[in-house]
Amino acid sequence: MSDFEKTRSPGYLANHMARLFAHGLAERIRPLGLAPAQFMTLLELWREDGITQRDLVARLDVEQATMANTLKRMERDGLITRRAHEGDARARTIHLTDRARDLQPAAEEAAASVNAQAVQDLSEEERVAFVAAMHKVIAALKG
Amino acid sequence: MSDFEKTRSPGYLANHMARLFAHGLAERIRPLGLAPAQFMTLLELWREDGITQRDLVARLDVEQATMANTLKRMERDGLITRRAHEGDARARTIHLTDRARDLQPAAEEAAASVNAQAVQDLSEEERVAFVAAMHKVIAALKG
DNA sequence: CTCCTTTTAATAGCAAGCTATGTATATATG
DNA sequence: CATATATACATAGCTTGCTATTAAAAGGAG
Repeated sequence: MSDFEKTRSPGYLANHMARLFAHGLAERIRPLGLAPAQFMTLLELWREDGITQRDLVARLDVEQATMANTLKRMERDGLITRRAHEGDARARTIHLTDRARDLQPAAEEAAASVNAQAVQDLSEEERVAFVAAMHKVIAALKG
Repeated sequence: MSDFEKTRSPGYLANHMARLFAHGLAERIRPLGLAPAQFMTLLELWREDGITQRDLVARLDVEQATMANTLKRMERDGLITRRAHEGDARARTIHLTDRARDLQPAAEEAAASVNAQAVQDLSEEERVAFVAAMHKVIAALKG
């Protein structure tokens, strides 16, 4: 009938691939008590502690409501604490707990291992081109 | 501290890219009364009507529980009906409604337009390599 | 034929994404 | 200053994904 073929559709493949990445990561960081969105958020907090929800929303490109819920779960799970922001009573600064700080090496190693498995059958050039293509696609979809 | 950089992580980029694809598709098919997972399911049913939930699970590589819930919403929304399977009292066959059949051209056009926007800054070779790389990554992550 | 295992589907409960809305504080403007 | 707009965050409600569990039917081994 139509020639729309899911195995040739970048959007379909992107969805499928992202689900497999998420599954692989979830499996490896579950023993650490982490979930994928929490890990993604920790990546930013390991880089800079004491930032606000607004900062995280900007850096991770998710909706504010999504980040609010992720932070609530992270607070519940003892990964972050929040303090009043000096100079802006609306905002709160977000701070890593010792537990969250300690998880960094193991969590990053887990993520690196999923990435390694994912690109294991790509040559170095293919891998570089693949990452560059994803950047271009992300930019095009944001525009 | 660490050299884990999200903009170089295939997994991070895959997640970000998939969210942007889903957003673009959702925006375009919302006027049709469709959501992305429903569209993905319709792609298979437009190809072959009267299959079972089990068939859809195998073809779309989602968990059975995920498909069960998607089908429940599609039934609620008047996109499918279900009938007793002849010869297997556990299964039910899934059938498109007229409304779902009528949506095919517009929905596929919407998906094609998201794909076109996504790859607009890739050359033809880059586009082919990108799709091939996603297939390889999917295979590697499934293995 | 009976019992055990496998298969098909439904349901519960959670994470993570979204839109839409509300609330409180900051800031800008008349 | 007063009021209007903008910003920071929370909450409600939805979809889509997952795991784990259950129920019912089918199929296979004795």
